[in-house]
Amino acid sequence: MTEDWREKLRGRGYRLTPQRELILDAVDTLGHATPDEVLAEVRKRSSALNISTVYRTLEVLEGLGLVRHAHLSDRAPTYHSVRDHEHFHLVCRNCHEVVSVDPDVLSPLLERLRADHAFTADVGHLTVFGTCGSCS
Amino acid sequence: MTEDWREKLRGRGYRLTPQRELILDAVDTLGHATPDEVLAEVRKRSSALNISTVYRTLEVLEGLGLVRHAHLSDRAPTYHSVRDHEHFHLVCRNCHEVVSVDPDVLSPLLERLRADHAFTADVGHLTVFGTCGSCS
DNA sequence: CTTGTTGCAAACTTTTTGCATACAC
DNA sequence: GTGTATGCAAAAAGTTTGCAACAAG
Repeated sequence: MTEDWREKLRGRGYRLTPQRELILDAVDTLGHATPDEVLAEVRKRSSALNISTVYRTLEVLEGLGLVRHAHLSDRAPTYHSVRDHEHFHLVCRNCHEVVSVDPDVLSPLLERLRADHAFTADVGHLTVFGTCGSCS
Repeated sequence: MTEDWREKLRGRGYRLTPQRELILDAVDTLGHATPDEVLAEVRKRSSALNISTVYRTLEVLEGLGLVRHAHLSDRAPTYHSVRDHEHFHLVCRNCHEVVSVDPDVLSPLLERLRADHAFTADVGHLTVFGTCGSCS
């Protein structure tokens, strides 16, 4: 999917700008990042990019399915690339460690939610807060 | 546990103020409410209460285990009373319906997280986003 | 050339903080 | 009386918006 994003953008009438490429690369590089962190990462190399462009671009990229966001703290949303295979997150309340977990373990839950509540869960957005081994 | 909160506050050296009582009542009444909504609810009856007191009080009450919060939107946190038996939430991305679900369905997941990742999940804080039956 | 995109600055929303006053104990 | 809690106003943090200038197609 390396060049896939170009087609996705063009395909929906979006333009292919350097800013969009830089932001997508930054999200890839960082793994999990808030809009602020994305801005900082991009500015390490290329200087000119505005925070409002970061917000607008992340929104577009998420609409195209190129990035996703989850809430890994009580505060800012964090974006991650979709090149990482789909996963959800465990976050330790104490040490703030973040662990990415394979969605397989969710299958039984997802099926019950579908059966009992006709509800289709969005796995990629899921974050489970709690306490990790070393902190308990 | 009707009068329990008085003891919990006093027991830890906190003072028992009318504001704290009003806020706790409002959370009980509202079910799920953002700090803003708590303020509005309290002001329906008693006029004088400041938003910063709401924030500070909810923090204290959560520390005492008298209320809990979860994130039911990408924005504000919502607080709920712990008199409701423990539950987690399903939130529909489309119609924003909120469903409270019994934690039993989570047992298989919780055990796997404990076994595989030594992680103890905080059920009360959990929110699962997705699409409800009528919206899919 | 046309229209989507960006940068900039300002507005907004939500939450936090400092400090003087008020009140629970 | 003593020290915590509150109100107020200002600051901080995060996000959105309007608009003129710019640049991708």
